Amino acid sequence: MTRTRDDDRRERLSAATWTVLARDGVSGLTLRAVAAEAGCTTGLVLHAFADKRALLLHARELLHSRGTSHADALDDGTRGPADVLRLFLLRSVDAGPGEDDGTDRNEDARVWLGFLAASLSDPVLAERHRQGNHAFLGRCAALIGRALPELGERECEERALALSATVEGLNTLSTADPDRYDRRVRRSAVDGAIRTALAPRP
Amino acid sequence: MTRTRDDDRRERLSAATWTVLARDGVSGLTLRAVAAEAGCTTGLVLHAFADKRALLLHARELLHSRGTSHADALDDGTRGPADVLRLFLLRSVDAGPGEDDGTDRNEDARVWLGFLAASLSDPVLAERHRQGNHAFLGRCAALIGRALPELGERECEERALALSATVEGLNTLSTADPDRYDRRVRRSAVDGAIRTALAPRP
DNA sequence: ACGTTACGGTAACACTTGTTACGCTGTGCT
DNA sequence: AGCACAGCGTAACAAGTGTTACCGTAACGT
Repeated sequence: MTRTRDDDRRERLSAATWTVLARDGVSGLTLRAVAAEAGCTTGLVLHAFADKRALLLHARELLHSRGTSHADALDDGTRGPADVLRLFLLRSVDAGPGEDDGTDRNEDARVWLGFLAASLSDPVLAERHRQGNHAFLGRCAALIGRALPELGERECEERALALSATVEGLNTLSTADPDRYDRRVRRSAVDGAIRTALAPRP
Repeated sequence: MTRTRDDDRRERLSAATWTVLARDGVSGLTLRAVAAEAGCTTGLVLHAFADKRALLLHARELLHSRGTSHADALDDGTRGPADVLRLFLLRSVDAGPGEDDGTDRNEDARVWLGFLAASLSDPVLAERHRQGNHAFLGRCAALIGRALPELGERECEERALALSATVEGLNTLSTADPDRYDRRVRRSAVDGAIRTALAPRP
């Protein structure tokens, strides 16, 4: 209802931004390429967004909000914390159940890496990325705490950090070598990391 | 002896490339910026290299060869495979012993990420990155095999994949959030990953 | 001492980038 | 119907890009 046509255009442009970023990398991400991908001209793009950075930031924002909404839907009370954590992490490396279709396009990982590379020279984007990762860590730590109540908060956070490293690394590596880091490998690595993250206190 | 002045210039230019890449990101990596950093003009840069891609590839190559030479020096027979593995991985996340000086500049990680982002749109660079990671995996798998001879080759490779994910993830994350993923966190995460990688067969 | 030669800088080039100003067009209101 | 207005494309702009051709200069051999 509150969805105006302007929001619709912005979303289409954000989708085009993702596609271009995944295909051509950060150096190929130009306003003209985005416009061509969206089937319009640079005029429309800069009428919908103030400048290029606003376009990038909005696309990044949308990526984040989609991820969190999907993650929230997972934790609906029908599953235990361990299952929720597993499904959440598997989806984070694009290896969730029901994603076994032949097309192992690592587009999501490429988009992710592209935004991260753009953050290297854009403090606003970097701050946004940090916030997103903070939310990721908080979610993981909370799930670990629910699964292992005897653990202290500090220990949960530490284990969440380890999980984030595995997930981020798998995404990064699958970008460069999708054949070696295929769904089976990513799933296995995530399962292994969860096993140590949910191991009882030594 | 075989070190000509041309090689010297190329090395200086490669160092300048790293600096610029870490400071300004992949979109700020221009020939003029590299020339300014090296204290010369674009003329010299393009007299030493055929074009920009050659400069990038050489800088990438040098990064790889330095890493491997340092890793080879670690495995000189005075240490056991577990120690070598640990030192190797700690150095891979810029948290090796003797690197505790105050300046926790994550320049190396930024350079790494920059090259990876550049690989997204440069197949030659991507292939080089894949080769480097292949060597990394082989080294890890060999060390694991020497530490745990009862493990099969397949199992060693699987565990090496998990280690690579943790290392790559820590580097990537420290790029975006160096305060949260500081040396202590990286060291702790690496130690945890090694512990599960060197755990006896379940 | 003089010519040669290789090295490195200067400046121009064609092109692409983000951004802005302008003009057409179509839709809805009175 | 006539009109105002917003939406979108067109085209231009200045700045910056990789790349090339050209020129000075300083060292070196004879």
